[in-house]
Amino acid sequence: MANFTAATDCWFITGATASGKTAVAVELAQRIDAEIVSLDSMALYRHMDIGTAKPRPGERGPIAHHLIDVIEPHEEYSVAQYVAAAEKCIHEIKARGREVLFVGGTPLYLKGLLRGLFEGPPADWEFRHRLRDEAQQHEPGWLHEQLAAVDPKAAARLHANDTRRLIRALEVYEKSGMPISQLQQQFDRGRPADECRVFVLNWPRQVLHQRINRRVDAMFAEGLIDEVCTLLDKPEPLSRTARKAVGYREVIEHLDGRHTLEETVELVKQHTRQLAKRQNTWFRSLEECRFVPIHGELDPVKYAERIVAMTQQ
RNA sequence: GGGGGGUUUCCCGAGCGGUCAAAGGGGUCAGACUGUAAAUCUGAUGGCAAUGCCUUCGCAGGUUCGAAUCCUGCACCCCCCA
Repeated sequence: MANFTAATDCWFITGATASGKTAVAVELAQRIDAEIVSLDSMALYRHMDIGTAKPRPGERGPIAHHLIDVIEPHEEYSVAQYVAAAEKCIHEIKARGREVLFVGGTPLYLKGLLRGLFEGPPADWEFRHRLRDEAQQHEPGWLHEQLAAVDPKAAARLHANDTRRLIRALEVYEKSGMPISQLQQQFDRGRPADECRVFVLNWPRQVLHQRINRRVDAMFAEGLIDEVCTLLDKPEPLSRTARKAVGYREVIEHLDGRHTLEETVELVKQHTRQLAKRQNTWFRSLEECRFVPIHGELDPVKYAERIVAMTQQ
C-alpha cells in the first residue's frame, strides 16, 4: 500500500544539478499559481550563494521562495528537519489557497517528502563518535557484527564497510530499543508516477556535462573563491555539510595549497558530474518520477507548458 | 661528447623470469542510500561465441620450457658531468 504524506498532491521539479530547474519552475509556478519551496540541502545555507547556484532574487520572478537562506554555514541540518520545515510550508501555502511547487535536486529530501520518514531518535553525535572510535579499536567487521546481534535484518541490508549507516542503525536501537529495520518499512513503497506530479528534467548526458562545465567556469568568474574566503573568515567553523559541498571543498583545498587553480576548476567540474550521476541514479529508482526529456536549448516557457499538459492527460 | 634514470593497461603508478590481463589510486560505468545526503558506501572496468581463447607492459630482434620482468639494437623523455 502506498503511503500518503503532506506532499502527496504537491508539484515537484527536480533533475540533476545544472539542469535548468529554476527557470522552468518560475514559469510553471505562474501557470499553476504556486509558491516555490526549495528542495535543496545546500540552498538552506545563508552566505553560500555562488557555489550552490542559489536562485538570485532576479531569477525568482514574482514567485515567493521558501527554505532558502534559513541556516548559518556553521549549523548542521538533517532530512528530518527539512521534511518538518517543508510540511510547515505546505500547510501555510495551502492556507493561502496556492499550489506548492518543490524545486531542487536533493533526492533524499524528495524521497522523505514523498514517502515520509520513520519516527526515530535524533542524531546523538557523542554516541556516534564514541561508537566510531570503539570500532577502530576492533577488527573491520566489528560494527556489522554488533548490528547483526540486535537487528539481523538491518545488518543484512548494510555492507560491512557502511560505517555511517551501521552506526545510525545501532544508534536507533540504543535510543529507542527498536530495530531500525522494523521502524523504516514505509520507505520502500512508492506511488505510480501518473498519480504524482514529480517531473525530472532530463538532458542527454553530454549536453548536461557541457552545461555543468559552463556553470562551474561562471562560478569562478563570479567570485567563488572570495565567497569561500569570506566563509572561512567567520568565527564559527563551517559545518561538516557545508565544508564538503562540491565547489567549496575543492576551493578550500586550493586555498590550502593542495591544487593549482586550474586543477581546482577541473576537479569541481568532475565532482559536479559525479554528483549529477548519483542524482540520476536516485531518480531512476523512484517510481514517482516522470522524466521530461529536454532537447536543444532550454526554453522554460515551452517546458513549463509541457509539464502542465502532462498532468492533464 | 661521456655517465645515470626512465618509457606499464583511459590517467597516475607498482611489478623486476612462472602463481600477471598485471597491486594501489584516479577516472568511467552501474548500484545502494530514511535525522551528515553536493555526504557516504558497494560492484565492474583489455577483447571475445568466455570454467576457455585472443591481444596488451615504447619499437624490432634474441636468450629461455616460459619474459612486463634478462640480453642486443633503435626511438623518445629526464638528470648529472663536459
